[in-house]
Amino acid sequence: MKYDFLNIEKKWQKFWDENKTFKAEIDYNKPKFYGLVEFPYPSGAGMHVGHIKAYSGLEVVCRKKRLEGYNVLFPIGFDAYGLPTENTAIKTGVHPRKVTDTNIEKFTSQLKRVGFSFDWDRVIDTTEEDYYKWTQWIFLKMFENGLVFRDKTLVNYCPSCKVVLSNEDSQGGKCDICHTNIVQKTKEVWYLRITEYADKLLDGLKKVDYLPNVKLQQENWIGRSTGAFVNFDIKGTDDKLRIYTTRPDTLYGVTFMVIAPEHPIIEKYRSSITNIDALDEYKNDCALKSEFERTQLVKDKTGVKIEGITAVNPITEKEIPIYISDYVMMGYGTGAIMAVPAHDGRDYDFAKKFGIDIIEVIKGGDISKEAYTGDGEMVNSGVLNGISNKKEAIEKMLSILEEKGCGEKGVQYKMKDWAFNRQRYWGEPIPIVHCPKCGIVPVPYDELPLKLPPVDDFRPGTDGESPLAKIDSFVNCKCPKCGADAKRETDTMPQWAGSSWYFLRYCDPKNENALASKEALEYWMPVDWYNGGMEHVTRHLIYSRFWHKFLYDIGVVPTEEPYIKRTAQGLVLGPDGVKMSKSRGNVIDPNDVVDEYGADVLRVYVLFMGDYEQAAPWSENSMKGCKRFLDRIWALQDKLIDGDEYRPELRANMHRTIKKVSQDIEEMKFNTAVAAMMSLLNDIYDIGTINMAEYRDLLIMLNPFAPHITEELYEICKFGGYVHDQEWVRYNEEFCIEDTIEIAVQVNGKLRGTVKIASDIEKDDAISVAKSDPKIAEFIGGKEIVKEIYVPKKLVNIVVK
RNA sequence: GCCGCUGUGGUGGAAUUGGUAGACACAAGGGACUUAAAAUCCCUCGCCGUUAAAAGCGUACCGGUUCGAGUCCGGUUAGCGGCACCA
Repeated sequence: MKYDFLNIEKKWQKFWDENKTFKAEIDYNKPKFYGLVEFPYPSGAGMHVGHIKAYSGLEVVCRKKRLEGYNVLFPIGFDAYGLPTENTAIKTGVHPRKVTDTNIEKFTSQLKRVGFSFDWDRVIDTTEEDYYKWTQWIFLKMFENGLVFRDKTLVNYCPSCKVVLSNEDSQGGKCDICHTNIVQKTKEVWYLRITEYADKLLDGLKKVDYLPNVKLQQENWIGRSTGAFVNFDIKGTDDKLRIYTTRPDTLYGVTFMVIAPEHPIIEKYRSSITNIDALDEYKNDCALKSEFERTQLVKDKTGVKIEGITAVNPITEKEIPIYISDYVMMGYGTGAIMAVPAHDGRDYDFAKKFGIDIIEVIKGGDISKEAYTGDGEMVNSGVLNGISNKKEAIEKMLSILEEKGCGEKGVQYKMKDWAFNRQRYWGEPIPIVHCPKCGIVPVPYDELPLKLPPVDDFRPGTDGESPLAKIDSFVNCKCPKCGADAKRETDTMPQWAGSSWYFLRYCDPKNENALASKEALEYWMPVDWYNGGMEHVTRHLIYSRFWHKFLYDIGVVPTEEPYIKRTAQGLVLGPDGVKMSKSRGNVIDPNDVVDEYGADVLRVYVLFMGDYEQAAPWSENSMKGCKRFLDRIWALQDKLIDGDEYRPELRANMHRTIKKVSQDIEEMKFNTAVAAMMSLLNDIYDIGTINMAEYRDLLIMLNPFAPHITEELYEICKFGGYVHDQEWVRYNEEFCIEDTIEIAVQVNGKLRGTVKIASDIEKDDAISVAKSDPKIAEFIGGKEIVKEIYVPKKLVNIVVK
């Protein structure tokens, strides 16, 4: 019989759909498994083979868990708010609502064509009112708890998208959406106080099972450092210049100070500064520099000395000059530093350029050539002299500072508060009212959702205003507190808002009274296994952990961490080994593959193509190998014979394969799981026949990878029932081992032959069998045996002299 | 610059705690079937040797530990990823 994959796949997809085969049960007594994949952003381009790979991993895990008797939640949804859709809408003139609906429809049909076992009754769309109602609700809870604030500071701004971006969205100085170089602008924006959770986000990493580099990237992003705040007197005033340093032990080496161009001290002492024009000019120059220019000029330090005010080193009581330079940022620490040129590369470059003294306080380097940043004995440092333990020196200095009252221990983070508003239409409206009398007033909970008004003109305003600002009926409202005429906030939330809690909604997606019921959350949370891309580690993954931890703190969710385990799939590269992109023309469309080879081949191939976590290039030839594999599985039905237990010649092989496949799936080693089944299949072909028991179990084992063909064969062979209703195959360790095995025999560590022995043989017997092998006898003949090593079931090594 | 990861055939990649390097697959070559092609089936396939063997060499490079190293340690080199004037 021909393997008509197109009709077979259609048939089973229809069956699963109509029977809701993969619906998660609402039976809170069964053991649960919550497998989560990152829900897609429904772009116009449709699904990418990368999506297929990303979902196929947990798809296999979840199908196996179902066969093992777990109540499995494997949901899918759409993260549909955000700039790409809005930009498409602006370009094409089609309303973002329509664009979104079309794209979701497209994605849904594509996902179904691959046969993913999602629970289609729990689909969520972040742009639906009954979903974003709760996004707004969480925002208001954060507001209520002091985690939302407005501030006028320097912000990242994308001139192309015309929006303010968070730090996370402007990594590398480029806009996350359009990759345009971002600029710094002073603007009043909304912030979420994520830095409040910096320590909790760090500590939580110790308790979860994430890939090591996922943890590391988050740790680096949060960037916790410990050090000290030190106050330097501004000479002749009562004012202090406060700095942050991680090296208070080098205070004796401070020869100047540097403040950021935007530092407020300049304004305060305008009248005492004699070169204020030069400072203003420098400040303006800096403001004009793009992020790109600033990073390109790392080596070339610029700055201006402030004439008219100086600082006093609190330890040496020496008077030192103050400079302004853009190598000090207003956004980190206090916007001012103490410069120790002998032991900091940047300070060194600056001092060299401006001819400032360089005082060595740590021995070990040659400060006439470069800054020495290593450890060593303290010198020129008063009471610290002679100490060579850095920790000890820091502790000692800290106690001196505290005693003198001019400094104390401090902690800083690289992570910044989350700039949370976007001047765009296609997002969740921020539920805030600006009242002339009461100020900032939250929209009452019972008025949620605050609906996004359906408008025709959704283009951003020319002056950086949100499109919502043009809609009088939306903007004008009454103050919820005092009833006076007031105006609504017109900015919307960033793209990452809706995805920061979606995994909670899946637990109870239709709930009208809460984001999810307590019972549902108690049962399903935390997510047992979450797979997604590395690109989300310092964005979505950190944001969602933050929201979750907040919800835990206010008693809404039952667990501190949202995800127990986090893994990441590697990219699918183009056939040319380069990242797929439209402009390179190396994009593979999964639809074409499904048409030509079938969904099962596509699924098996994306898992077989290499280490799941590594990037691998697409290879159509290699995929043909997977097609051959499934063709041969199909053809086995003609080699089928009776038999209700494994035949002796295949028994060990069957048990070993079941063991390997079972373990590999848990360890995400899908490629070797498939290889093990291919290997078993080769052995079956060597034997020439397969019996009912063997075929049945092979189909169950293969089912998570290739569900359509296995369902069909299970039915054709009349095993009874459906393969998706069976129990996962079991192995018996005892049967995995053959009675006689081949082991390696080495002489002086070099392989000289192999011998067949009984697998339970004793050491002495194994060695004597090895020695009696003629080849081995030749190698050891006439030599003194120094040592004999026997590794059970592996090898014998005879050491001779 | 800092932090992290990775170097295995022509290719993608396998190799429990150190224990037969190259599983599985692709490509290539040869053969069978066929009028022919596709499909399918069989054989070869790290390098060097050889009629065939044997021996020798081989997991980026150099060195070390060990009976034994792709695996552990030190150094070098190349590539990838993250952050990037973070005080």
